[in-house]
Amino acid sequence: MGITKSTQFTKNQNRKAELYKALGHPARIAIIEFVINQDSCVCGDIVDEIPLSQSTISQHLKELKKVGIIKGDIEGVKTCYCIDDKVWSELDDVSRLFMSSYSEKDKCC
Amino acid sequence: MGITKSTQFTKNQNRKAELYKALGHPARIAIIEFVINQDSCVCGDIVDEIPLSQSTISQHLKELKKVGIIKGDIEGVKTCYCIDDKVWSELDDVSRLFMSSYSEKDKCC
DNA sequence: TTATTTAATCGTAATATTGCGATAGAATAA
DNA sequence: TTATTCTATCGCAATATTACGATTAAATAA
Repeated sequence: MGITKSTQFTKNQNRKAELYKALGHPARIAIIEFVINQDSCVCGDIVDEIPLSQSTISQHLKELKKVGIIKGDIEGVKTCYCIDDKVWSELDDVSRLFMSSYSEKDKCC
Repeated sequence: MGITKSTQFTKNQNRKAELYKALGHPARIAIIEFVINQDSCVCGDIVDEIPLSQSTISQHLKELKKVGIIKGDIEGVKTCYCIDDKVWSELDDVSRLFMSSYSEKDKCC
């Protein structure tokens, strides 16, 4: 198959998985780290930084944009990508909640 | 292709992506939530809870075990799955660090 | 012993992902 | 205008993922 049975799960579970899935590739982690650490967030600079082809990076950017983690700003011929505050904050909330839902004393085996 | 060029990225980036990728499926989120919220963590109970076949769930458990998030304890004919404290704590650290590496004032566009 | 229960694994099919080169389109420069 | 620059998208190939039924293997029960 290769198709995920999303209908079987809650909205919350699906969204959580979707966000984490977007982070589930080293190139996308590298892109996010670069965008955060640089003043520049121009697409071309990302392409120079990350050892993958321009088309591949464009695709990864698209995926990150799809879940909302980054947003693209067309500035003339260039596109500037940056973190979307709202979704980054959502991701922070989701992660904190998820991580804190377990504590070592819950251990059952 | 479909193959990830891991060699191009840092150990840290690859590990981060690997952990998030494991969380990037609603069934695996549901499994983790179930294991955390129930006293029971027996495989059969997970199969009863989650609307996917036994073999599919077994595969998801295998993936979670691969990155270390859960560990399985064979108890006679049953297997008890639970969170691996060390990896859960790693995930917590990784997430906190990653999330806090960006703050709204970094915005460049 | 033989049956049953439990969970892992195998085999298979369908779909998704990753990656690249080529191309297209839009904005700017010459 | 024409050329150039920049990025998105298309088309393709290779690999990965998801899902299921069937089977296997191991432990326990009858």
